[in-house]
Amino acid sequence: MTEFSDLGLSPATLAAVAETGYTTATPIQAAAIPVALQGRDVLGIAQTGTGKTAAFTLPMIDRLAAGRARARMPRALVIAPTRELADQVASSFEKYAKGQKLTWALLIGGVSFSDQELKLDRGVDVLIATPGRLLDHFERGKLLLTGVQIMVVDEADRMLDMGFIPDIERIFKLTPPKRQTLFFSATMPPEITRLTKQFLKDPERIEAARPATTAETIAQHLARIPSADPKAKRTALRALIERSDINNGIVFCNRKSEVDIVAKSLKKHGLDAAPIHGDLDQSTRMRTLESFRKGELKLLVASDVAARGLDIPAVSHVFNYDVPHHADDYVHRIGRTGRAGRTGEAFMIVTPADSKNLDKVLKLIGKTPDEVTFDIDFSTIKDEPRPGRGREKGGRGRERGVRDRAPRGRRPEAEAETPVEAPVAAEAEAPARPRRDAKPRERREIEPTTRREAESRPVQPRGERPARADRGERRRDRDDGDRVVGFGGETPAFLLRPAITRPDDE
DNA sequence: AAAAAAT
Repeated sequence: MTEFSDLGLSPATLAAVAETGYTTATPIQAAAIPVALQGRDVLGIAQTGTGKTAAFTLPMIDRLAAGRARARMPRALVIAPTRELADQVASSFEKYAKGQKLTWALLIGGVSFSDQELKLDRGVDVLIATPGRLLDHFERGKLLLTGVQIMVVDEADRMLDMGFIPDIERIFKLTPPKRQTLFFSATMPPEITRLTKQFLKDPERIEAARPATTAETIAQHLARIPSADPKAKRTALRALIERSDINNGIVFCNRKSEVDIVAKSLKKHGLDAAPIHGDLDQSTRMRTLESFRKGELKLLVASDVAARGLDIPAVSHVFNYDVPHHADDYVHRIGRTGRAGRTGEAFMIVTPADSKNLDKVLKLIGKTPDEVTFDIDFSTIKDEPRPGRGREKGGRGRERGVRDRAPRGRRPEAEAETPVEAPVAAEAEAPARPRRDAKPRERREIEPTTRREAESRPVQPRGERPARADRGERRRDRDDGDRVVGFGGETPAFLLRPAITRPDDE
């Protein structure tokens, strides 16, 4: 057992660690922290739940303690694949850098640029970002990465899954080669190995044992039902939930639309559930996650946005409403429970249509989970075909609020036909679709003009100009002068601020 | 097949 105090961390950082109540370092922390403190590169092969966030946050804080940030030139950069993960790293940083003079900014999509820009202008020591928004800021000239001394890549294999590798390569190339790199991945597929060979210098390879294998701490169950009908599945899900002694649980669905429908259905049946997936706006995602973490929300209905990496302590149950498309996802999903030595239960609803994917899961986990039996006659449960389809053609006036079909009494639990699905679909679509009476032409003019303005400023290092900047250059031929169009006389301050002079221009 | 991430 290694104590944090044995790792060479500064007294200030140790004090912050002590305040969180931790005294013993996890194996990856014990191995990585001394190496990272020396300034060496680290290749950490570790899953979530092994304590890897602190393994890179703590030494980073100590190494940055001497020195100050300059405007738009961060000294350290952490890249994470999802917004939630980035946010999690930020809270960890906030916790451990407490009382020290380090500043940080979270650069993720889905939230306004202005706060982020303000922080960048003032100068931050550490940037914690998702790749897209980071590069967006860079292209807008709000950011120079030439001062980066430490770069952290978290969950690299997931970035690969999400198609971020070109972005990561580009970010690597924007930072100085003499930087320190801390690179983490749960697995090492060839693409990732190539990346580490290209961008890490003589890294110390640290492999953390997989957190207790699924078999040991998670009781796995299969709930086979004879029908793939959504309504039958929802009924089965409720039965599983109701028979379990749940502290808190996550319900995983394969589709975002299904997440909405299932969450709505559970709520309708009096269960404390809320949806989370990538189509929900960022503040909702964060709020939902926060209340789930605090224990205020009992059931989180989620897409695979929540399958990996999210640090949600002590989830007692995981329900797979769908068999995941990839067997790997199953392992990640149920890994949300049974963490840190606690026991957990995982259930998966399986229909005849899932046999192929189920086989892959069973093969991967190498064991046969217990089978759950139901006291339900599924043959009587069937979703009515979506009402409204045929009617809409006829008259447009009756689609909302008018139900021309009486509820049928024959079913014990009236899971109404329309209310569950139709309103959900309507809500989900509404914000995304521009209103018919809006003026799309005007909107189109505003965007490219401001962008062009931002992009045409001489801030991009040569040779690293992105495809979009190329477009910007071409448009510049048409010369709009310096006029900024689309803000009605008011030009936002950030567009008028002087461009950054690069060090090699001086 | 689906989800995630920049707008």
